[in-house]
Amino acid sequence: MWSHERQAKILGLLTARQKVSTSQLALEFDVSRETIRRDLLEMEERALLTRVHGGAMLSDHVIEPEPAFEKRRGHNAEQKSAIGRMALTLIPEGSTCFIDTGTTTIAFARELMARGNIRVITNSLEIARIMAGGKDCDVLLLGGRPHRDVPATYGEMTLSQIDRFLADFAVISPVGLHVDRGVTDYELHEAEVARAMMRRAQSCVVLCHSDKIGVESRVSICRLDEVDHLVTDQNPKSAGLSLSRGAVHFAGVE
Amino acid sequence: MWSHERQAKILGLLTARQKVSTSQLALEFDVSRETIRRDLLEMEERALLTRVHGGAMLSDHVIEPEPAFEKRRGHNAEQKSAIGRMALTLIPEGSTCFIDTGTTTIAFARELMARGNIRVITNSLEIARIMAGGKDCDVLLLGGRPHRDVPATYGEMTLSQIDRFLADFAVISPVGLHVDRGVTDYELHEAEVARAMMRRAQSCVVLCHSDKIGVESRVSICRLDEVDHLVTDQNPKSAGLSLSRGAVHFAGVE
DNA sequence: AGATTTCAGGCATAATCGGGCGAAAACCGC
DNA sequence: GCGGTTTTCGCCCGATTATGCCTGAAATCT
Repeated sequence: MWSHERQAKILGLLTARQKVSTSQLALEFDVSRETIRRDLLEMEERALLTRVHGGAMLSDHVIEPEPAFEKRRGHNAEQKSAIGRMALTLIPEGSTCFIDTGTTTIAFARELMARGNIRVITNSLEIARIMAGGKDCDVLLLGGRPHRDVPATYGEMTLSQIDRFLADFAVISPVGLHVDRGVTDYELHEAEVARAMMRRAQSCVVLCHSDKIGVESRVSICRLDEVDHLVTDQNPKSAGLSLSRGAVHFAGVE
Repeated sequence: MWSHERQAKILGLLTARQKVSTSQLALEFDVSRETIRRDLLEMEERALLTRVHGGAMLSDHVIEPEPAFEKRRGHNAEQKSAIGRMALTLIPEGSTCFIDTGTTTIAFARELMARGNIRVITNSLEIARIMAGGKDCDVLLLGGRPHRDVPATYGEMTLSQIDRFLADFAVISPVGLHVDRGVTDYELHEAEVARAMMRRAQSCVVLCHSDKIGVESRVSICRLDEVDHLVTDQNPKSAGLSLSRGAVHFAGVE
């Protein structure tokens, strides 16, 4: 791995994650922190990023906080990124994914975009927007009724379009995950999209922050044993959770 | 093995692997590193690759994506709003509109949303997002491939979905409007969506800032006489423009 | 304020580069 | 063929680069 190559990847990760930390990058690339700092220094000189204490951020990033959805986005951002990174190892390059709407799946999409070479079918406007620029990313945004609060499409048009595709994975991030109640969402529309994606995919990957484990929401998506992979951050509460059929992956977060 | 031959093979390996290392190549071709370096030097002079410490990589196009869309948005915001308000008078409440992508149509969508009671079918993520919250607004976002720079969907999926609907109006905002060359857009994808919308609508409304009058762009959408209503801001240049079949409306701007 | 993390610069090390030199091969005119 | 010239290539060695480690200074956290 050469410095130019590393710098290009750092740039990719930066656009994906908005910010990068020196020590995190040092771990990921298996080089010393000094090397990373030197890279960041060079890239700052080329005005590609802005160095800050502890790492770097996009130079021209304007943050305009918006309603509920935007608020949730910043919440547990670190863990969500870690979950996204962990999920990345489950999805081989070149495969086809349905991706559901959600702040966790957005973090996942950012990682996916940074890696490139993937086919994505999603109902999330945000994911479509993010991944549109990705290298070798074939993105399809599903049509339908845009939701009032969440940037995503729902409704029968969305569902019927999902049925026109087949994918390797359905990546969904529900509101709740409960041993008895299974996987749940807050709204019928959301749950229906998630269910349709699962139906048309070989394998079901659930991304889920540990907050949501043990939570039951209003509308059922599926039973727990219909989930093939669960990716979450380490959490004591989750110890009691197990999938009869699938595997649980923990994304360790400091 | 001659140097040309070797260089050709190096080029092949480079496109295959993205990067090549001096020592690796020296091993593969069973020559010294110096020889390889001389080859790489030559090839760099011919701009076939970029040498880096340890080897070479594909010529790097580190490009800074220009914020074209965001920049355009703020441009002539006042006039665009006025055009949007003017257009509002043409569209009765309760009617169904196709709305094309563009900064001018976004301004129009804002007005439409404020009034409410409208059915909208659009390929613009931005318009879908804006109008989703509107009172009595039935919005449908068309699926398809998200564009790299512009928040909108294009492609055959978008086109085939347009054909599933019929509307009263197609509201489009082209890049250029020229007496002889007619209505033009910059990209084929954009033009095709606009054309499809026109085909499935009773009436065609063109929103167009006076800047664009007299401009011809690359891809033709339609002839001028296929336009039913043109809404623009008052401008001396536009005096010469007339529609054989439709009406021209001026949105006076202070 | 004290503890911890991060930064910046100096130094060490290993890999790589660049240029000079000479040998071998290829080329060329006769 | 043959001698001279040109090209190609390998080896050597000082210079450069990339990276890691260390230490005191600065910033951040608690």
